[in-house]
Amino acid sequence: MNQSNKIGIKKAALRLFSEKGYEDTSLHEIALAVGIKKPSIYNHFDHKEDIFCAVLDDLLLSETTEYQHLRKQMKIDEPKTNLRMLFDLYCKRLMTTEEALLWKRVTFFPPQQFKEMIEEKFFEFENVVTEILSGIYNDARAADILRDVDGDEFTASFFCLVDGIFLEHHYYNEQVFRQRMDAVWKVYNLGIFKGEGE
Amino acid sequence: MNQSNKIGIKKAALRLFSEKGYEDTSLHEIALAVGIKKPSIYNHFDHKEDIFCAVLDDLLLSETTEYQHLRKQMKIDEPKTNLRMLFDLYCKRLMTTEEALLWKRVTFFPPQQFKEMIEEKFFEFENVVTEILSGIYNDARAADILRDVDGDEFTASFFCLVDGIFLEHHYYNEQVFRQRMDAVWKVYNLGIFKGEGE
DNA sequence: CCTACCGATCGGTAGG
DNA sequence: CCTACCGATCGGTAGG
Repeated sequence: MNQSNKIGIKKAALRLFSEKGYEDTSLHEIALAVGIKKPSIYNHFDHKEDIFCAVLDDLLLSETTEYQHLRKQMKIDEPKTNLRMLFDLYCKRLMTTEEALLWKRVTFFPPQQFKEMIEEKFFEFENVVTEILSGIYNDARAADILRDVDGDEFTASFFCLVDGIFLEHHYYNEQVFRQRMDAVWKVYNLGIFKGEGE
Repeated sequence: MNQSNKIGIKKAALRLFSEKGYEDTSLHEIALAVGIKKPSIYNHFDHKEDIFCAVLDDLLLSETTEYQHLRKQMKIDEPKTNLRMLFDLYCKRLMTTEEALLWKRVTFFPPQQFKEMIEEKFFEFENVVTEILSGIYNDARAADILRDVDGDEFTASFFCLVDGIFLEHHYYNEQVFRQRMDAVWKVYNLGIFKGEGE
């Protein structure tokens, strides 16, 4: 019973689940990636489903930790900068981590047996980001730099922005994607914040 | 060789592929839904893959037809109304058609063997909508109702808007979704169009 | 940790 | 359009 193999199984499963989905990933493939035989997986997990749950638990912990860490770096008198930092962190993780890919896959098209569990985790994670956004909104409101937009509209439009960005990241090469990111961020800013002379 | 069964197979496949995905739908299930036995499917299609291609061809044809039809209803002197009509058509189809659900699924997580084909269709469909958007942009520019936003930024931000909406339609119930839709549309409008006094 | 194996299900075929 | 069947692969088990 080698604990490093247990970690290896989770690591391989994270990659394969994110690339191909849960149903389309076989235990044989996972075992192959780890360098063991399929039945040896059962030394560490009782069912394929248990691997999925373990991977998702790890994922949610690392994501929330990351965003909580960002929160501590924020300065109360710079809401515009804070919002951009949140946007950048989201985009960066989107483009570089397997975790973000798996997260979007399973929140979007959950394997049937995990639907409820995933939904719970989704709202848990959304609450973490929503709280950060609320803080930024209050700071921006106090500084009187916002247009006529309430807190819910502020939050909803941010989520829609990053959700749209996420989807588009699948389709365009990095150059086109960055152009899109800049264009979209510009319009979002024009919509949220007052202009110079206003 | 009953042609109505061929249509029935495509109809059942559209529903099942959209609900469960391509890999997770068996030919047995499709046959069951049509009321025939699995091998009889092979009277109409040589492979499971051919059913998928036929369903996707039908889908793209009906989508582009729908948007071309909208285009003809637009009035050159009402760019704001036209943009809203485009947004509404998009949202309506998203919430009511199996086609939109399947489209969402396969553009987001294409079955590996169809990846290229789906990408081609994605850009084909995007071009149809981009042309409509360009027309609206030119009309709005001529009417001098736009902020400092160029054609590419106008197009990119609209796509990001509907892509975000597209994704969020999955997470929320209809009531929350409609609230989000309104909030997001409001911020987008504030970003794109000049305010009253400007 | 392995080899050898299980029943169930998959896409697809033979033959009528 | 059907019944009967194919080899391959799935998640999982027995036994060492």
